[in-house]
Amino acid sequence: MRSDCPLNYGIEIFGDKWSLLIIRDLMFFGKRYYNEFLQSTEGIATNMLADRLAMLEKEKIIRKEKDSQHKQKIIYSLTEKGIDLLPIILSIGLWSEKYATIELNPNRDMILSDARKSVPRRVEKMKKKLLKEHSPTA
Amino acid sequence: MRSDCPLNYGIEIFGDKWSLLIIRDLMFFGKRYYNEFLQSTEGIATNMLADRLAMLEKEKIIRKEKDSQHKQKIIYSLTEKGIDLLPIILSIGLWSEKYATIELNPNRDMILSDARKSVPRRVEKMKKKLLKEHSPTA
DNA sequence: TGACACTGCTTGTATTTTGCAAGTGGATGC
DNA sequence: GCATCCACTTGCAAAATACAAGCAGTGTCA
Repeated sequence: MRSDCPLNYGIEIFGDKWSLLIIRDLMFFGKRYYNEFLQSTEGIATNMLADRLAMLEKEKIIRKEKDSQHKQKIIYSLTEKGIDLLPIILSIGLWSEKYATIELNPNRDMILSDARKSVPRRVEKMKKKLLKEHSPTA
Repeated sequence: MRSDCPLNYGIEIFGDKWSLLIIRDLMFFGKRYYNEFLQSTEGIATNMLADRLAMLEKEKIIRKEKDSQHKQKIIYSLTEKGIDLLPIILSIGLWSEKYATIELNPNRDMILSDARKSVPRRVEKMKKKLLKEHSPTA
């Protein structure tokens, strides 16, 4: 680690171009499988994805389980530590919505609209829902 | 741009290992000069710093002015677009405070303590203060 | 039982980004 | 008028990323 600054700590863990996008896919789009992450429009390379998933698991931001139905499949889900990235993701979204100089996807607006007014209470509600969705061996 | 997702938009602009640290130095530590940014404990290289400052100015997150007293000096300050990164920075700090596995700098706690309880109102107050500090030709 | 396809990866290599050290040109100080 | 400060720039090595191909384990169907 380069310093003991809390901001730097977060940046060193998820401050790359891919980690938060993987979290987003888990959080808002119900993605759970390796192949699903690969198909996101940003186009992550397969070795990068493998690398980030391993890192996020090591940091206990996501967890990895075998799919009991299909033995070759692996299910990824968020831990509470991962779910608590929600306020960060929403605040980045709200900033972009305010300042983006390109046209943003209007569907994503619906996700942000929940956060737009009173952030903390809405975030609490969303967190509870996510905790249910991402409970182990769901 | 890789996609029209609001989260991705933010990541593509300030989602590297240095940009938010520069913003932090402007926001909380009153740094205004090139040399001051160089001296931060994370140790940014001078070419990286020059590159990021140029990018942040191009994105209108910071502004660049000549110091009227010392003509060789250049003053950097935040625009409102830059000041509005505050909720993002605070939410990263709060997450780190909750989950960091290393010992964090306790001085930074004081910055976060403002945000800890009721985020939006505190953020509004901090934003107003920053707008004054970073008004052009201050 | 064997051929084929799907799954989550790994491996190899080209390209890009970053990091480090040294240097540059225009003030400023004495 | 010479050294020093300031905001950079340049050159090169090292690391991270992107792209393409391959591979082992499982499932599917004949």
